[in-house]
Amino acid sequence: MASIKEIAERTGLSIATVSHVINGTRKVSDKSKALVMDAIKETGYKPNYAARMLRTRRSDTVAMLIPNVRQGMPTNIFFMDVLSGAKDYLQLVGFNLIIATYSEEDESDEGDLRNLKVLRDQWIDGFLVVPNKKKTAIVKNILDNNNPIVLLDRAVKDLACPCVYNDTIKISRDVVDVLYQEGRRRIGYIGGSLESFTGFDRWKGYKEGLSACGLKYDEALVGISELHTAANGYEAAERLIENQADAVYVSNDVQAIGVLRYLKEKNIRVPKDVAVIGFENYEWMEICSPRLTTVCQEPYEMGRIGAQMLHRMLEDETYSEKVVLTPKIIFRDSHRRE
Amino acid sequence: MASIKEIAERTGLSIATVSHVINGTRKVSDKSKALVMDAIKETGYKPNYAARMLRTRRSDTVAMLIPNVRQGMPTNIFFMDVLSGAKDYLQLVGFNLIIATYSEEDESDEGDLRNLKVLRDQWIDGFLVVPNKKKTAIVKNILDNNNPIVLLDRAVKDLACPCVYNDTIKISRDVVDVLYQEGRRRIGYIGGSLESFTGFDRWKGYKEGLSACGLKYDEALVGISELHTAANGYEAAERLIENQADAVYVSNDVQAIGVLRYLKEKNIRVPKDVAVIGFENYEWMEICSPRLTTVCQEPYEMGRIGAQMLHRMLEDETYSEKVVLTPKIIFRDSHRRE
DNA sequence: CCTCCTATGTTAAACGATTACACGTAAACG
DNA sequence: CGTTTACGTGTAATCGTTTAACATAGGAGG
Repeated sequence: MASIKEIAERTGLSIATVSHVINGTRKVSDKSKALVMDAIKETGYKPNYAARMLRTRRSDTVAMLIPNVRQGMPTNIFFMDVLSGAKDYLQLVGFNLIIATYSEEDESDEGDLRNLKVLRDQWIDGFLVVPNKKKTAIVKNILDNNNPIVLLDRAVKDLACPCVYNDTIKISRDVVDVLYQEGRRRIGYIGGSLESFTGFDRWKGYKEGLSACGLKYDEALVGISELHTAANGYEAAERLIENQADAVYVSNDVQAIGVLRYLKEKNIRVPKDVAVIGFENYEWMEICSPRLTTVCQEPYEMGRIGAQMLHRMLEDETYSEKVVLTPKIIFRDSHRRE
Repeated sequence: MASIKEIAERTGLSIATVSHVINGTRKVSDKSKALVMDAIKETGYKPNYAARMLRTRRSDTVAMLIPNVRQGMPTNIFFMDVLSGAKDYLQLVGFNLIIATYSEEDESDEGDLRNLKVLRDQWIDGFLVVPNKKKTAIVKNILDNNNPIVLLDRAVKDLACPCVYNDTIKISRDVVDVLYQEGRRRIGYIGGSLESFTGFDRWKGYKEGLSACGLKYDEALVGISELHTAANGYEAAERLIENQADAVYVSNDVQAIGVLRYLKEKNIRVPKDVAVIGFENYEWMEICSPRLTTVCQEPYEMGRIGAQMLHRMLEDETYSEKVVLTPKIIFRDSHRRE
């Protein structure tokens, strides 16, 4: 493997000049430039990443930290798209992207931090983190070492730190409003744990939406379960329907599957008898008849924008911003009164 | 940021001794060891990754290259699980994982290779690659620079190179056999492009399965489409059914959705009239009634094993192996004759 | 007492880049 | 003609490790 020294010797120039040609950091005569270029081509020289990193203290590498979700979960589509967005941007501007996860369950922050090599060795230029309600210590740890960081998907309260997230509360309010406009008055909610950032906000938006419409919050129309499973959705639907719900906002894919199965089994017509609005990771809702109206986020954009922000922070220390994305409601057939 | 020099000064020992304590590369007296440990704790010293890398020429970093699939695709669940498996293993043994993609479409290998920073800068210890039928140049490029590499999901013909992949052909044969045993004689196939490794093998296995059962291959019972969409599946199903198929092997999730919708719309009973066996990324097939019998791969295992192999190759130059995983058929209700 | 070994340390040379500082020449300016 | 100014280039220090080679001291064996 050729080194810069070898190029210098071949061309009869100094190491410094070669370096400047490579990085464009100083004016070099066209003649010398051509000389260097030729030598590089001949030798197949590539600058040594480690050496450059040692000198410049920059690795051009960014790490993305995400919670370690269960295998085969649709949530993974979401994270994969976030990852894709970040990766595409970073690849474009010549940065590397390292991926690491922390376990959602493991309560011991200490243990986790020790295991995250990427946090231990201090050589990452910046972090993209999908935080977790229980584990904000990771975020704080990164901030303490004053590493640049951008939070994805979820803002952490009390932490003034750049982030890009969905306005989940607003969109949930909108969902309720849509159902209200269609004449529904017993609007139920089915969703996951309130311990998670997203779960909590979806529920909160639902609640706020109700009061904005002048409806009152009724426990009997709300089904919260720790796990997102179709079976959970099924059971929750059963209870809500027994309590005369005429609309359901299901705040995640998997539970929606259960809800739909229940309604189909009981021959409850959608949307005539009950309106349903879901939350989607993938357009698989097209399987259902009628096609399900859903809230749609833009994970790819989120990743891309987050990476862009981080990149900008690396150039300009003072830059900081909070970007709010607004999910959209994809109007299909399951919410309209006929 | 403290350096090893500072630790040496604090403890009154030499840099070398400190280094040996840190790496356990030589016997050091317990007293000195304790001294160093204390100093490290006090100063919060972390070895400089770049410096170490420059000396040792190892980065403890592995890159995973995958094709750049469309957003929101269920294929992403598959890749995400592969990624997870690799990441979990690598995280465990103290390696970093970099992720990069190459575009499936872009024909110009040259352009792509130039864009892959991770290939350009030669500092990655090894590569995990999900290859592509059209773009084997990437794999060759890595091999030419004699970098360790493990192929995932797909073996590349004519390339003696360690890999871990699914025995797709065998499982496809088994699927046909299962349907045959249930008394089906007009077994159809619906799947994606034959240009892709996996698409081709699934189809090939189907064909081999037929002849093993003494059935003959009939174009009228085969629907191949470039894109995996539900609409495609729907159309293909229509044609197969018109040609009196009594069983369908659908070799991907998305098209299966279309197939099921078609059958439901036409009131064709599954499995009484037509048996269906699918190929699954996620157990979402539980939405369907009856629950769909599917082929199930183990992407997480694939990633984990691949990473393990690569890790071993880094320790032992001579190690090389091909690992074949066998997907399983998850027997549910859509294939049985009643 | 000499030699040799073991156990522990130290010295100093890499590794391959970046970059502050300095130098020489020639043209431009007053 | 002396002094700037501009341009192109070179010298050498530095980043923070690893590690081969060398040093030293104490004890065992003869």
